[in-house]
Amino acid sequence: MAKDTKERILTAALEMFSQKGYDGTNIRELTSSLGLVKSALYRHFGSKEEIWNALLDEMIAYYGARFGSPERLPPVPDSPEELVALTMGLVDFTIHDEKVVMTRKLLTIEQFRDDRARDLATKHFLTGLRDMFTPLFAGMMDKGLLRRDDPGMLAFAYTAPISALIHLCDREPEKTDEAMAQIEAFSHHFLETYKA
Amino acid sequence: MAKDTKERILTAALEMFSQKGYDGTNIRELTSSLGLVKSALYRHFGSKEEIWNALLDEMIAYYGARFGSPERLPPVPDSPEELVALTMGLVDFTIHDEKVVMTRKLLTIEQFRDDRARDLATKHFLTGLRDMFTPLFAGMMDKGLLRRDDPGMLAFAYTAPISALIHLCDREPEKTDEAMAQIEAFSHHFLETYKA
DNA sequence: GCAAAAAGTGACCGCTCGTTCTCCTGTATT
DNA sequence: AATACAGGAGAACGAGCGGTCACTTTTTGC
Repeated sequence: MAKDTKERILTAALEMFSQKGYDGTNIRELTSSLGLVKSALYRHFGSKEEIWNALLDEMIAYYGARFGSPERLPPVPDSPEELVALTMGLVDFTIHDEKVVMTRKLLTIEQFRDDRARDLATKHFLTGLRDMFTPLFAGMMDKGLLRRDDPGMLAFAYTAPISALIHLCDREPEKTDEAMAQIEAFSHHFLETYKA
Repeated sequence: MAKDTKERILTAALEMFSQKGYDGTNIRELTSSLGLVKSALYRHFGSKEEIWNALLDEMIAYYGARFGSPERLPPVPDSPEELVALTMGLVDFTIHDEKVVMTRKLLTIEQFRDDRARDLATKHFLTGLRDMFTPLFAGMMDKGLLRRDDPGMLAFAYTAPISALIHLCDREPEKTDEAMAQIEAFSHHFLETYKA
């Protein structure tokens, strides 16, 4: 219960910041949730803001490693059903993975207070998914699974509504099942609309 | 400089809360921006939280008056161009009206801290626009301007991407022109896709 | 024109915040 | 066994917070 304290602090900070915001979180509560006394925290971080910055570093690095690199792209689906399955798998992960949910909530809450959070928020909420699906849709057009169209526009039209429903799940978790069903229905509708 | 102090406090509170969040706002700064001393505020509101609740009451009432009633619906367009024009008019208003922008930012920031903010956020960000465009699209289908389809699904597919770009403008105002152009392009693409 | 009520002032209170300081303890190194 | 050191404990700090109070000024109603 010593060496990994720094990481445990970051984990607890992500949880508290995402629930109460940076300003709403206090060091006493944060450390006592780890069975520590507040002064012990200052052996690992120089200040509250240093925790915030370390957390952002981690989130940026995690996002880059997981979604940033082109080689991490999923394979181009061979059928419409495969795209639906791929979508639902991604959505299921992103909605149920605690760390990802907390990251999204934190970015939502703090996007107007910190420039780096702002930039990462735009990636998470808008450009990230779009840039991921653009080459996918281009590939599906090449395979004759989708009608010829602007792949970037299609990716935007596809991912933005899904992203809106993911936000709904963050906001009202009790509607998760309903939202998942809506996403699946939307995915089918989209494919029906744009089929070759 | 006396009777309207209560309203001036609410206006200043909306501005500060939307920028720094509820926790990040302090009464001294809020009142001094109005040329008052903090104790004067307590003639009008019993506590900081009472300001917050009054603000939410106002936002809920404003939303209900402006978007909540069915008779406030815009007329069904007579042509695709008219829908684009209607959309761009709405977007232009919602992006440039200071009070609306601040309300949206505030709801974004505080949606996880307050249940009423959470509910209003869902209306602002998801269901409100969708419910507004559903009868519009149904009407356009009746007029033969759109192919027969599920109007609610179309409204969702239309408004969610637009909403995502409105959020982008809130987050990165310097991208407003770009976002407006994207919305217009998306609107045209949507109409081309779903034309009868 | 005057009394009463409303609005504004400035000093002050208790509390909590982030942070610091000194001391203690367990562990690893030589 | 002695030493060094990292990690934690606990008291204390100054500052800033939301909120109160007694008092003065302004506005209002008769």
